[in-house]
Amino acid sequence: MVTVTQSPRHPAGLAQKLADSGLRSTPQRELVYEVLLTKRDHPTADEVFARVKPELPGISLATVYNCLETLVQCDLVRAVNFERGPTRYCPNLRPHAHFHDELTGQTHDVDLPETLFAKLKSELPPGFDANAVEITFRGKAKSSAN
Amino acid sequence: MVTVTQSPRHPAGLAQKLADSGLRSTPQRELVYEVLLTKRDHPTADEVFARVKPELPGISLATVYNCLETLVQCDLVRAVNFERGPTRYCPNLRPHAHFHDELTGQTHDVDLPETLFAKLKSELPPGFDANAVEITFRGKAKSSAN
DNA sequence: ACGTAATTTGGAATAATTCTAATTATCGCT
DNA sequence: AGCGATAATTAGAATTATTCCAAATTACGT
Repeated sequence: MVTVTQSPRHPAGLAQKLADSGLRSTPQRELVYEVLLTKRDHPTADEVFARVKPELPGISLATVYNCLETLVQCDLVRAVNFERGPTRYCPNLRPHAHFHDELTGQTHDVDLPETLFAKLKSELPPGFDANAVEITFRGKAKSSAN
Repeated sequence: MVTVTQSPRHPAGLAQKLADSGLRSTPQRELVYEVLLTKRDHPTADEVFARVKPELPGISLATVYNCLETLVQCDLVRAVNFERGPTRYCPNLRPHAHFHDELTGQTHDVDLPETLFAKLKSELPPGFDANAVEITFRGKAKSSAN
């Protein structure tokens, strides 16, 4: 009898991408990745820790930091920093901008046309060669947008 | 005989802008602002502290933090945060982007056409109203660009 | 099963920033 | 010029976010 060995909750990508970097897939890494995928509200390491703890009570905060760093290294997750405060983590890998709502403090992903990112890079003075662009908006979002 | 009472190093704007917010102009605030204007390399609070200390040996780090915060509140200086690490300060008030050189770690100001900022805002989905956009490039800058 | 290397863990250490309470400076008024 | 009220500065303690470290655990290939 054959059983499914891979939890359907974890995109096949995880174990593979980790292996590509010579790293192992562990319950901690899987779970940290899963909570990021499940609630994409740009949580901090502390928040990830809180979400992961119930399911894996023995996990330590240090491990959460380690896992997040690992996922960032493997290009499965992006670390986001606007404004002083803890780093936040985002599993959205498409090029996108962030909208920071000044009222609620929430951060929303905003998809922008690929062409705009290209356009921005093309506006750089000669001698500047960008391989990444980060765009952050600040303002107010009407409740509808969530 | 008439003497100049305002140091030419301090833009007239400082005392005025502070007053506009009901705040006083102090030697500490003047000096902190001056070092930001003098060397526009996006220093951290610690670096500002180090630059200010020789001229005003009694100044405390807490005061540097206070002054920087005050200047930000008065719209004389912008606080900049990319990547985890200390907040950096920038006296350039024109709308501009930042280019973060991955080799040297230096940050350069990059002027972009006003229209681009407008364009970006116009690309936001309905319900999002941005009053500020921050753009950060990452990559390599040829030595010429400084 | 066994040895090796990767991973996790808890706690200590560090870095950045904020807070607090006491002192000092400044302003307006007389 | 002096006084009182308020603002600003100061030193150090406290807090927050993150990293470091050494020991214990786990997983992998043979």
